[in-house]
Amino acid sequence: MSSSNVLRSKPSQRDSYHHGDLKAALLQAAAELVRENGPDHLSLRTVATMVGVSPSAVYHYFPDKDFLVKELGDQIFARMAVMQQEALSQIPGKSSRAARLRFRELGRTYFRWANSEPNLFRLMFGGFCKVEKGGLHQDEDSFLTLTKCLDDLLATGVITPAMRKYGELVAWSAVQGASNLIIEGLLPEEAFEDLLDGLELAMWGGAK
Amino acid sequence: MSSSNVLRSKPSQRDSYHHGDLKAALLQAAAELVRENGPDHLSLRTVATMVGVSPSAVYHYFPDKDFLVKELGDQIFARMAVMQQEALSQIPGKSSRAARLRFRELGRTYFRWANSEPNLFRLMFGGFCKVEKGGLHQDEDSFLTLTKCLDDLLATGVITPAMRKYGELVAWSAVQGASNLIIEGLLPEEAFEDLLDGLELAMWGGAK
DNA sequence: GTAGTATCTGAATGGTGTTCAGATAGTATG
DNA sequence: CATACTATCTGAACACCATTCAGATACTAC
Repeated sequence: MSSSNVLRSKPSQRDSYHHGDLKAALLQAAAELVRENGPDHLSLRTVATMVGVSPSAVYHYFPDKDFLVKELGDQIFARMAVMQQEALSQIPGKSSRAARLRFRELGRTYFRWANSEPNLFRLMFGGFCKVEKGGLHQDEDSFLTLTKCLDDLLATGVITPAMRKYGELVAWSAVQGASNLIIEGLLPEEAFEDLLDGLELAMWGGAK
Repeated sequence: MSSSNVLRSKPSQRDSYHHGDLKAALLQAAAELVRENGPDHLSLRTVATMVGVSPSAVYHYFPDKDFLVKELGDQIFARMAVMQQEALSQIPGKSSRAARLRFRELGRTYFRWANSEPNLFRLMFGGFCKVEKGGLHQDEDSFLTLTKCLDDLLATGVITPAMRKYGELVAWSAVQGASNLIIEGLLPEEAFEDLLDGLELAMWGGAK
């Protein structure tokens, strides 16, 4: 088990005995560590050292390592949802063309996130942060952007009502699966644009 | 970090000093452990104890924990490929109906595996066993069954040549993504049949 | 300024991957 | 058969990990 020795030597000194906002600092350090080393290889001790605090201090804010990971997961999900909304707002307009562009950009943004931060993506979908109830995490936000996009595609006559019914499921699954397979090296990176081509072809007969 | 204490107490005695087939035994024990506790939480020491051997003995067969995990991953991929081929052979016939049934059963088999062995599925696609080259693992076997199935769908006129071009990509991605999202609790289990409905609707206009 | 409380420390426990010198047992050679 | 050789496995050690807990520290309210 090769320990990376990255970031291990940054015990950021703090001025006062009390940290101020230790919880947030711990989460940020943990995010950085996961980002670099992957969701496994996350070490509470290293996190504590990075923040400049003793390992025990962590337990004043999280009963457990799993709780820290869970909360970290929530933050990452939220960050991703923001990106999705930004991507959507970038392409205004009520035309069918605008709706189609939004759909594609939504998928692209999803993959761009996965591909640029594979370790964070693994944290989200690799069984590290358990989802409480049977539904949709608080990924509702991210899910809503897709729903809205599909509504537009239906309203502008791009997809049929029948297809609309399965829109979220098919699109989310395909984009999620392709992102997963690509970052794990089972599909080449270029495959994602092809996936989007294929998905659009399947859902409404292709480009236009 | 709650250690499960499952299987911890089975130091299977061996008769001779030499084990006989230690490597295979180690892999089998590791598979069992991953199956129960998840890919993280895999412990070489526990594996060694299960087999009835000292922790150091492992290093005579694997230079590293990661190598063990990698080899384990290969085995699991192979097991899955066998299931896929069995599922395909279960439904013979050259009709369009048979081809469509095969397609659906291929997806079902994929998901059934993921859902019945989520921890093994996580091992395969969670970044634990790094894939060497840029392509398709030795999942080629499993991939070939899909290719063959899509060829049949094209030959029997179920899908268009244009759609055929994206068949593997779209189908594999969608099934992989849905499986992933379901076992992580982001989608309900029932969603998978819906996904297949949606996928078929998208790819050739539905049940028919 | 004192009491009380939230925050953080230090040390200890038991588990982990990994290394390495040496013990053990099979195999080939005389 | 005895000896040398080699593959296989052990034991002890190291550094790191999560987690616990008694106690030290510093902020807050009275």
